[in-house]
Amino acid sequence: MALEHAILVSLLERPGSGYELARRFDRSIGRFWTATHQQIYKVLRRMEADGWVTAEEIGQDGRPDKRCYSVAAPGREALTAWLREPVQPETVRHELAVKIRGAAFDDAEGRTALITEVERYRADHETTLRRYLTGEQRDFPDADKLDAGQRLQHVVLRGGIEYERMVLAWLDDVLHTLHDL
Amino acid sequence: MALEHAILVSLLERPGSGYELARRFDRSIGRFWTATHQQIYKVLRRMEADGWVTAEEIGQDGRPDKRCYSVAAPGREALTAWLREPVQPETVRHELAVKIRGAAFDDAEGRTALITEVERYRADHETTLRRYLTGEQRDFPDADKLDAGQRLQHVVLRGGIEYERMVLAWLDDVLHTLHDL
DNA sequence: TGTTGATATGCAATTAGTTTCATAGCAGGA
DNA sequence: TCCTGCTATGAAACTAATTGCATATCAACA
Repeated sequence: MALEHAILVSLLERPGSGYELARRFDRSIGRFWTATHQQIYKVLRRMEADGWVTAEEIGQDGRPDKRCYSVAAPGREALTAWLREPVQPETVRHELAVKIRGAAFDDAEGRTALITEVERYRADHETTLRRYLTGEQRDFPDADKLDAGQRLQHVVLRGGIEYERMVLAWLDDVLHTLHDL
Repeated sequence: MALEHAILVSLLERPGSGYELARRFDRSIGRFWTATHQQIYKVLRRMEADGWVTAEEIGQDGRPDKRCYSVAAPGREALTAWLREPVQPETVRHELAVKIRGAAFDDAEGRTALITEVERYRADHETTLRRYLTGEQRDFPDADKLDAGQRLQHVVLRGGIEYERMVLAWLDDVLHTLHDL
């Protein structure tokens, strides 16, 4: 499992509550490791029980209380140990690719519906790309003045940007192929 | 779930045994939907119980017997229904991206180990790209003479090829970044 | 004759992840 | 005052997926 480790990295970059982590997983880090808030809360409790993180109850006014988590020494050791293990190949669940191949076994109506879905999917990825580019300008304006952590975050973001560009180009290819069928 | 549907597509393209499906999932379709042989056998049994597929026991000489699966009408209907559902966003479990951001919290030794892992990872992706390109030349030599199913398989393969090229370029970026740290 | 490797199938136990539901505070607008 | 929406946390039930076994046939080779 590696959700624990994704959480450790995120909390080392900046401590935060389960809710804040869930939002980060919806944005930056979640593009490489998806997780729902239910899953995050559950794992955080386990990590707390294992002594990997510590929680601090923070009362807020104008908002409900929150539990702010920080990484403890055993968590940091667990992360270091995990970092030295061999990298597992990425696992992908790319439903659209399966549906495109499946379109061979559907009729014209189904293919029209698929084209609409691909267009919606493309619009989503265009939004994601724009969000990445905005975030890049905001967080890494001057490439020379970055510390090690920021450079590593930046290179991962560049991977996300190139991924989105590649997907958009491929979806155009898919749309042409579906139209020419 | 969609493993059922990925199996349906693969079996419609060509009927086969669990073992053969597992090999296909290791190669073409598995790049978009990973699955182990245990998982595939289990799901095939359930699909058979649900009447989605039918099995035929085939005795072979020189080899153990096998159960060859074909898609039945209810399975095909289930596939069509699924094809018309909205496409879910792809879910990714990209361990390497997490480890790269995690490297900010490790020492020089850990970063050296990560560079070695990235190089190995890069070599794996180079192998995958070469296998895709070989497969493309073998299966789609003449782009004009393809039927609808082959064109759809081809466009998905092109996606895989572009993905691998993008990953290789990004990994070079990662290696430069790690060396310059 | 024994070992390796490919083919072929599966169970059992565990872990990971999704889905559904539930609660609660407070802000701002209709 | 009621409704929506954001913040904030979580339990419970279920489904999916992984991990670790286990078995068996047959070919090729030492």
